[in-house]
Amino acid sequence: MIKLSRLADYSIVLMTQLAGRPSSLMQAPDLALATGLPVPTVAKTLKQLVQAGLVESQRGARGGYALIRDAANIPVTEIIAAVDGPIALTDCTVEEEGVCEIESLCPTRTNWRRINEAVIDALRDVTLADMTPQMAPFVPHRPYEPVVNNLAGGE
Amino acid sequence: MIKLSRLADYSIVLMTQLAGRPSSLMQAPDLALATGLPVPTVAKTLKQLVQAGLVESQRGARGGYALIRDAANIPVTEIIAAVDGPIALTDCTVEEEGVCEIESLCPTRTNWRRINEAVIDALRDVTLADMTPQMAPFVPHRPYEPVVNNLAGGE
DNA sequence: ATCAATTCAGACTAAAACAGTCCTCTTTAT
DNA sequence: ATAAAGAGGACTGTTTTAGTCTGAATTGAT
Repeated sequence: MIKLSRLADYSIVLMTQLAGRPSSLMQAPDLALATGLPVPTVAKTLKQLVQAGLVESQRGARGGYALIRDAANIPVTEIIAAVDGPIALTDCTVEEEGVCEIESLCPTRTNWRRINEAVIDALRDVTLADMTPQMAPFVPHRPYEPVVNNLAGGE
Repeated sequence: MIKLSRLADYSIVLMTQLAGRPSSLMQAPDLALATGLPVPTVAKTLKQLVQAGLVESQRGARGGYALIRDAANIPVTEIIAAVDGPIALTDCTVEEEGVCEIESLCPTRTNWRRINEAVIDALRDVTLADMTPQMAPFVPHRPYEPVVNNLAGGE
């Protein structure tokens, strides 16, 4: 399936939300409300985005999160890499030589590199701004407290 | 990490072996020997490739496996799909509408489709023949019986 | 200065996906 | 008839991933 991890998917959604309100700080509960994701998961994801340097955080009372760069300057690859690690279809595209045990039997290493590059190129052309069309009209700023978990929880 | 499953990786290696000897049948133990993979794993992988219509099998004594099509006509996407299922970065690129719970909050569905297409295109241009440079000089045809498991087993 | 609100950091648990193995049945050449 | 090979499926153990929780640090407001 080669799929993105769910957290990586969430991170795109969260970044999209932040991109929609470039000037203001958004708090974790707000983002959870806006996206329908559970609060702890939102917090966890934001944490990784902060560490990756994509999002800045303001601690303390009335804190929150905001994008550091403009959405048009954030390739989705960077968001994915922040949560899932480097984009690599196989280990041999990322590791140093010598770690692959069947290296001598595997004539395809350089080809994998090539394929990997192609995938990364395909993704690099898409920025967060591309993923953020016309944003949702508004985001409720903690209008009521309950966490709306059932939006994302079902199967 | 967005990585390929290990089985998908194996399947490429095995197909590469088969591509190197287009005229003859290769048996599972031979392929295991040639690749350094355990025999049961090889058998399991081949099974899937047969079901996908990429490999033909000859049952009974002196049976074995061979490619059906020419290596140049087999895109790696097809091999991967045979083992890992369809290539899709997110569920929304593969499922029908309505299954995504946050669909109404997710303005990125069409963009995911676009990204997905780009990735598939990047992969589709690479065929098995591209992954099979000059093949290994020979494959021992069951010269001695022990399974050389330690080639692939290490860490 | 104190308090409340908020992020930060990391540990922990539960669930799902995956890899790998084994057993039995069917098919085919000798 | 027998032996050799693949087919099919069940099963187990491991790894990865998702998600939750607790406590500490930071900051604005009073």
